[in-house]
Amino acid sequence: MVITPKIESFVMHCGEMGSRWGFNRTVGQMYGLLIIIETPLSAIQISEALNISRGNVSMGIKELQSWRLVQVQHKPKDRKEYYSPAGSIWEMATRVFEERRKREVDPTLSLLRDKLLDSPANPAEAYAQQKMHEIHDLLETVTHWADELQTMSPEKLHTLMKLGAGVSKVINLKDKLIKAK
Amino acid sequence: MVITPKIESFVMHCGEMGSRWGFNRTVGQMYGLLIIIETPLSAIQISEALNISRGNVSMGIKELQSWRLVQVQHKPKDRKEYYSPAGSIWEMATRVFEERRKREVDPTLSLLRDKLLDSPANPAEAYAQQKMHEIHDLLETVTHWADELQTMSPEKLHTLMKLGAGVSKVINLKDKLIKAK
DNA sequence: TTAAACTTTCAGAAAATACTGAAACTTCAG
DNA sequence: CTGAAGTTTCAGTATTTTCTGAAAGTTTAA
Repeated sequence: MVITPKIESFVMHCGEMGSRWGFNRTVGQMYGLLIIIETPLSAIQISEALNISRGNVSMGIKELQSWRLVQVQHKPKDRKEYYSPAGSIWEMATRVFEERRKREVDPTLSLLRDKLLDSPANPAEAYAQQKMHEIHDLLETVTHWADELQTMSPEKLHTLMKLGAGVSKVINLKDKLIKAK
Repeated sequence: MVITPKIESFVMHCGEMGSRWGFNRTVGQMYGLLIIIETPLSAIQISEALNISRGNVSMGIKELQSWRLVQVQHKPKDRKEYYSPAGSIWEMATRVFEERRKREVDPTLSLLRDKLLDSPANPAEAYAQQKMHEIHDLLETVTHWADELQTMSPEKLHTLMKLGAGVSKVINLKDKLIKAK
C-alpha cells in the first residue's frame, strides 16, 4: 500500500471533515483511506496507516458498516478480513444522504406527528402547533421527494441534475400541455 | 412567555438534534424556542427559559446569526435586543441547507480541485486521482443543482417536489419531444 | 460626563466524546 | 480438543467541545 503525500493529505482532509459529515475524525480517515487505496485493506493495515489502535479500527469499521459504506472481503488461505468501500462513488453519496436523513429528520418527524395528535390547550400551544405543522409538512415533502429521487437510477438522476433549473421550464411546459387539453 | 410541557418537549428535542443539524445542544434549544414562541425573546428570557448562562446565550445567538437564522428587533423605550427567527420555515430550511453545503462540501471541493491540478507520480496516485475526480464531479454536479434549486421560488420548488418521481416522466416527455424534432 | 442597562469576551471548569490497550471472545486448522 | 490468528468489547484515559460567570466593553438617557 503506497501512501504518497498527496494521498495522505486527502485522507487527513476526510478526517477533518469527518465530524461534519456525521462521523468522527478517525472514521472519516478510515473511509477516505479505503476509497483512495485501490486494494482492500485489513484492520491491521488501516491501524498502521493511520496510527490508531486496533480497537479503534474495529469500532470504526462497525460505524461505517452501520452507514452501509464498507464491504468485507476474504482472501483465500487468509483468515483476515479485508475492507473496501461498498458501491460506486455515486452510491456512497446516496447512502450518506439516506442515512443522514434517517438520523437527522426521521426522529423529528415522528416527534412532530406525536405532538400534533392532541389539540392545543391554550393560545401559546395553538401557535406552537401551527409552527410544528409547518415544519412537519416541510419535512414530509422533502423526505418524500428524496425517497423518490432515490428510486431513480443514477443515470436518470444525473440527467435531472444536469438539467438543473431547466426543470422549471419543463414543468411550465407540462402545465401548458395540461391546460391546453 | 408560556412554556407548556408540549412546547418544552419540542425545545428539548431541538436540543438533542442540534448536533446532528450542525450546531450544539443549547444552540438547538435556543433556535427551537425562538421558532415555537410567537413573541421575540430577549437574551435574558432565553437564558431563564433554558437555564443556561447569559454568556452562553450571547455565543449561541452569534452562532445562529452566522447561519442567518435569527433576526434582532428592538422595542420602543427598551434597550434590550429581542430575537426572532429570520424568515419562514421554508426559508430556514433553505438556509440550513445552504450553510451546511458551505461547511461540508465546499472545503472538500476546493481541496480536490487543488489535488487534481498536478499529474500523478505513480500508479497509486493515478488511481487516487481518478477517485478524486469522480468525487469532484459528483460534488460539483450536486452543488450546481442545489444552487439552481435555490434560485427557484419556494412555490415552484414546492410544485417540483410534489411532482416527485413524476419528474422522471416529464423528462422522458421532453426527450421524446426533442427527438421528434 | 456619568452611570445604569445591556452585550460580549474569554479563561477555566464541566461535560461529552473519542481512543487505547488489554482481556474476552470467536473461528478454524490440525 | 487445542492453540494460533484473528476480532470485539469496554474500563479507564485523553482529547475536544461546551458552558459558566466574572470582567471588559458598549450604548444611551439624563
